[in-house]
Amino acid sequence: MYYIDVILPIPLKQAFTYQVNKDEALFLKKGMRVAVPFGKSKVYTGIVYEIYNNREPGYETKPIDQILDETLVITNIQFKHWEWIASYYLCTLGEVIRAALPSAFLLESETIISLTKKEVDDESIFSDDEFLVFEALQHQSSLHINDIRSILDKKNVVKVIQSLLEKGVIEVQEEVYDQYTPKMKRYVKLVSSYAEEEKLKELLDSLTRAPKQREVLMNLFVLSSKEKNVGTIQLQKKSNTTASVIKTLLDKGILEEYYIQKDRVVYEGADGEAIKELSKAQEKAYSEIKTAFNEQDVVLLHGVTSSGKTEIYVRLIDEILKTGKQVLYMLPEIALTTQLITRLQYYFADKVAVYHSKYSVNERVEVWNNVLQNKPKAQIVIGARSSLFLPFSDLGLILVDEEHETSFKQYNPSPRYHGRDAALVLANLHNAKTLLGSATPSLESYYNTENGKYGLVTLKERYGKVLMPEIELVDIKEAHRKKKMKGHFSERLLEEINEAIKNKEQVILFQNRRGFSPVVECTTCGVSPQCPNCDVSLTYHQYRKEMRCHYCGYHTQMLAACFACGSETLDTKGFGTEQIETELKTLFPNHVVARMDQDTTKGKHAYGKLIERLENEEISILVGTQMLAKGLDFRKVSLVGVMNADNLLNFPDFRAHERSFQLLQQVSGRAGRTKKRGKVLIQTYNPYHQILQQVSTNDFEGMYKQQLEDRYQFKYPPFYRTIRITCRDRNYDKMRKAATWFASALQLKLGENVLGPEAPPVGRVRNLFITNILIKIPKKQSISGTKTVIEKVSRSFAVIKDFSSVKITIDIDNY
DNA sequence: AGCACGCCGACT
DNA sequence: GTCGGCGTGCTC
Repeated sequence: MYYIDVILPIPLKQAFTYQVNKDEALFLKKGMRVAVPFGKSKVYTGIVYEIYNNREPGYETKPIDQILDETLVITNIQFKHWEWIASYYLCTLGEVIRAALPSAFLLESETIISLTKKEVDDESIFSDDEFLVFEALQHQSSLHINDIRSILDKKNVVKVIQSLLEKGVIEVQEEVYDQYTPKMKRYVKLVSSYAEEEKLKELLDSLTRAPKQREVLMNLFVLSSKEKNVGTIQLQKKSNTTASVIKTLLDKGILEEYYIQKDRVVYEGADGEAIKELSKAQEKAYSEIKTAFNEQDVVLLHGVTSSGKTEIYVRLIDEILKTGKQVLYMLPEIALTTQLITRLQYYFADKVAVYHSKYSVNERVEVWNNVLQNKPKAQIVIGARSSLFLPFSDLGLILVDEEHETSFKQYNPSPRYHGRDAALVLANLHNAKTLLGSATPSLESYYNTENGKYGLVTLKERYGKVLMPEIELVDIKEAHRKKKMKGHFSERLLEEINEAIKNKEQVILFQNRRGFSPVVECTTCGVSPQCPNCDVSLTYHQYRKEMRCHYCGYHTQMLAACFACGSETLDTKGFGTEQIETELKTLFPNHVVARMDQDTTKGKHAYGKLIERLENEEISILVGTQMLAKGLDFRKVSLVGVMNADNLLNFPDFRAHERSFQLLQQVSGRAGRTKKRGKVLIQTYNPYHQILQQVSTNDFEGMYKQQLEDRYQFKYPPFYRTIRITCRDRNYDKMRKAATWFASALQLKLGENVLGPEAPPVGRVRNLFITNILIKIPKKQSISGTKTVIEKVSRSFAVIKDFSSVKITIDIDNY
């Protein structure tokens, strides 16, 4: 008997053993997919992990359902990489697989219900619901569970199905289906019997009274002289006719149709263009990178905003491609990359593939297969962090652009991995080089260049020698005192906005909060409406006249009167993007004002449309959140205004200052990207704040030194590593007890480096109470040893009955 | 993670 | 009296 160990895409540590026959055992390889029965009725897709015949498992085994692959879909390097992720981030291999494989590779099982007999002697044996199902099955041979749910209009239909089963009227089976469907394109051609000239002439003559059909045929001849295959739609358009005319020709047996499988992901632009000459500064940086790569595997490119980092990347990519190796270009958020994709396609045409979670399942499978087979059309992959799970066969270079971005870190669901860090490991497995790029590197990466782990290349000059924008801090404390503010606008800011729009230039305003106003407060009794599920105040959103919770999505109509005291004195405190937009519309009624935040970019194309409108200069003033800071390249923006820098700086996180610096620098970078020097105005209550001073003088090094000292002092990265353990439960006391138990168990081994449990700023989300335990790991302490301690404590914790409902999450490098 | 089994409150 | 809530335990 042969056995295989299978990894299932579920958060369970163990592999599961199934039996296979000899042929199957010889055919299967580690990394192939199999469909296996699991539990009472489920079928899962599992990944073969080990094949053997000498070991008898000490338990009953089931046979596998079927083999799903003919060839490997997962490479050995991928397995190694995934195992590293699982062990480093303390999660199961199953969880990594779930995150890594496109969902189309993970088959779903569905229960199918069908009738065993068409007629029943006595229909009175049925209850009403049962009869409805029975009747529905008379018309349709089989139904899914979900169909029955909608027929009966209720959620719990198991009872009905069970009862019908007992009566022997129906049977159920699990159907596994492949989610991937190749895209087929329909083509038409002339039936071969008309190939001879004579027959053809006859045919055309017979169609004199059907001019439309004749026209279609004539067009078909024209098109097929140019192309091998003529698509139905193409023909229809060219002949300016309807589908029915073509259908008639098909029905008459004059034309015949055929299908060809087509890639969904096609690039239809021109061929690649020659690569632009680099400027002197770029050229220098480029050769420095090359030199550094001789010594080191990782290089950090610190290039100020608008310094033309992309052109340098393009040169590097081009060089790698010539060696036949693959390139992975990672970005923090793919939604913001349309500009980049266009730019790369400009040079590399159809060699560029894009991969991210917003792609349809089918598109992702196609990219996966292209990468696996090292096809030319997937030599360069642009993607968000999930793209590092692709089956690269020969990776030569990984680019991690905007390296400092925190969105490279995944938090939910597990695996909680950092895209940049996992990329470094992947590059290492492929013996590839990694280039980290940023205008504002993270402290950790910069520190690594100082201690010699990474090479460092600096690019201080903007492309085209454009000057860095002039940054001015505007004291709004003073302005408030003198009552010189118009809403949230200082006189200075209004002055500059007026100036800019007078010159037909565009303005970007940055406000780090969405919604109209964060809190609603009754001015009579001071009460503000809270979310029923979370410990936060509801946020007022004007455009829908409702209050929303940003944590759980709860929303309710805006109240007319205070729910506590009944007074109609509800006021809004604080301000968000929406309110700024409203104020702008009154201040500049003759100019187009637009807003960019999560609310206005929800739809699939909403974001792109906004960008397009901005590029076409349909918008004069754009208000937005963080989103604005990332990688957008606008030519006509001369002024950037930051509405309030203080709420950034006062964020309760050890990186608040670093992040404020990064964000303000990035936002400033949007100003004046062409000849004219841009201007940035930062409104603040505290213009003497060190970070703001450093931002205004562009002093990255000063900020770095200062922050590093603070980090050392307060035992934070890069000097200490941190791990955060979170306990969540509906019951506050239980959660509290569990967290205390967990923390003290850790303290026994790790001592004073265990902090907490401490409640986070928002102590309850979706009706779950939360506390955090923070573990700090000094440089000299082994990380893997620390993790062993955590795993041990977790295991002891898991067997305590009282705590069984408490959810524990472990977040390694929670920054 | 699902999913079934098993024990206690609000309804016909 | 039942329906349905979710605590508990198991999955090769």
